[in-house]
Amino acid sequence: MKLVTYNLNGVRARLPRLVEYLQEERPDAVCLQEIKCADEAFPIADVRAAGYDGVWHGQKGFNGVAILTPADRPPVLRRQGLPGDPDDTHSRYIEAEVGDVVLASIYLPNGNPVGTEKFAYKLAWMERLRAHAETLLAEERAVVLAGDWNVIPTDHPDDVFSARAMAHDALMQPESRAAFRRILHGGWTDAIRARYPDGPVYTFWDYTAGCWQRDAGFRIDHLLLSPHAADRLLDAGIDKAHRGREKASDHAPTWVSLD
DNA sequence: ATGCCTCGCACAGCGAGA
Repeated sequence: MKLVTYNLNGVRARLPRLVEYLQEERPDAVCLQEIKCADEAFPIADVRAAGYDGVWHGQKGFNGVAILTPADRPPVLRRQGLPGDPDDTHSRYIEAEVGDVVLASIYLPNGNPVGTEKFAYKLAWMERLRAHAETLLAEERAVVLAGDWNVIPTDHPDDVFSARAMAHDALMQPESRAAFRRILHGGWTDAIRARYPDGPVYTFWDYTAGCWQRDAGFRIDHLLLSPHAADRLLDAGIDKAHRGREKASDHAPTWVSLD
């Protein structure tokens, strides 16, 4: 089964790209981030016309996550929102059963600028995610944490076009990376890096400064696999060509294939 | 050091993204 994470940067602005992705790739599930619409504004009719169904957790103007699957196998909602802070108003987490897999769509806070409450929110959110990930591992099932993690794991050019250019970004800070590693070390497999131990595997290219044209990207969209899911890993990759299309998102769809 | 580009909101530029 092909499971995808795709930060759309606006589901309505990106609807033609989403529909053609569903129709061309026929994935078994797509985790969306940054749908940027209220629940009632989610274009579910267009998604259904493409043969898919879904669950979503929207927010007017910002954030927002969803999980789409073929209409004959709809996702079964398990959770909207991350536990640990009832006052958190951001729509950044949704979790559903997709076949025999527990699948989460994650939109981790960006955290810029460093040193502000936004960065503190990022780190606090990551600690909440770590705690929840631990409870998921305790189920001893195939679990996939898929999303825009907003963390560049290393300074290596395989992860980032220029560590120097990005050095002061929240995506690169030691605290962000430590929090990411703390989750990984609980027992998760970074599927893209497992499949491609060497070589650049960027998932994001900024709209500005010709970043796409000069391949100045970085790797922030990750699929973390529980041990049961990792045992079933067949392949993983990035549908990079979709980033080059007209009116594309700044992220490329990133995926795993599980037995 | 800043803007580059794009979104949503709302209908003019601005906050936010990364």
